Amino acid sequence: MKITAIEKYGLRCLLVLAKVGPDTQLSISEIAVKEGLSVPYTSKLLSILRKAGLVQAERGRGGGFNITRKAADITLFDVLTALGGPLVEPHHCSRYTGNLKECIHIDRCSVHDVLDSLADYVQQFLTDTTLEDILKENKTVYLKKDDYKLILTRAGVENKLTG
Amino acid sequence: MKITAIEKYGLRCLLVLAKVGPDTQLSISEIAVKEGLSVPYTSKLLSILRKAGLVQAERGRGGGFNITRKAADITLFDVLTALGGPLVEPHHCSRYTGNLKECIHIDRCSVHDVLDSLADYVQQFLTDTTLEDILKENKTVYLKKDDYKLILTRAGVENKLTG
DNA sequence: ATAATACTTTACTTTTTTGTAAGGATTTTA
DNA sequence: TAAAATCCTTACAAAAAAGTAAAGTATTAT
Repeated sequence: MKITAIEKYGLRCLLVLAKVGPDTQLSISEIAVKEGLSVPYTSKLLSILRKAGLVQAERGRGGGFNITRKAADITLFDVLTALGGPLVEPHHCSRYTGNLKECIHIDRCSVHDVLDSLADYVQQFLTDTTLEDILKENKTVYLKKDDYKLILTRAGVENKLTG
Repeated sequence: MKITAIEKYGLRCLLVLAKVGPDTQLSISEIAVKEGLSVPYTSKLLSILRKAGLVQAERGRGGGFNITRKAADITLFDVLTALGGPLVEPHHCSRYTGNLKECIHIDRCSVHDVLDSLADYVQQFLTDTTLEDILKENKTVYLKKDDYKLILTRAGVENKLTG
């Protein structure tokens, strides 16, 4: 489980466009220079972002790319999903079947369950974090399990929260 | 950002050993059959787990693998780190430098900052989840941001918690 | 001792991902 | 209408990851 190169570089390219806002266009080569990437590679990354609807392109002389929404309206989840797909494949158990036709745990897969929980958990962070947060270096504060237990106890709130 | 095949299959092999406990040995071929994997591949996965100290091997007739600690004492973080390394490379910015010698954002990299935060956040889930939790299908409940904000407000607790 | 069992290591092949190259299509400007 | 600028598409090359194969080493039972 790693952040891939395409995810990181793609995010960086999009942040360049987020910084200048939806009303400003930049060309591929401008973005490439800003990020220290090759023009063809930058082109590929922007193409992925365009197909996901995060940026728009205009061709011809004077053309370029602009971000389609403002930074506060794009989450890290939107970006990473566009660039790298979901953390857990939707049909994970039918894809990773080892040597067999079907996953040997197809009936009840505790591994798949826990990975799905992890994916949900990660998604919460990603959807809570917008490009604006990244540009402004806002850090979202998450509560550690022990902290909230303590607070709930102190506050006399019963600890029966849904996940 | 994806769970890799090695991470998933490696976890499954370790769970087989976790289920029978530290005092029971199973051979590679027994594990391979249980998980529907090839013997050589299973062998490779167990070798990785052994080098990480999560399982022990005994050679020769009657040999096999056993888990070194009981399920409650091994976390998902231990397992996934052994099989796939860290989510964010420690020297991420010096590795992903595009075409340049150094990352163009080396002085102050907001992307790296947010990815580090994500890694910390993920690590919390992974260290909170043990192999026993997976075997028993315990689900750890995490509080959503909006939920705890509401509770804190109701309880009159000031919302200044450290991450 | 020797054969059988079972792990270990190294190297190789296949597949996937990353990154590049080249020609094509579109728009603007003169 | 032609040239210049710019994005678009497809195919290819290189690198990394996944998975296999084969020969080696250690242990036990006979």
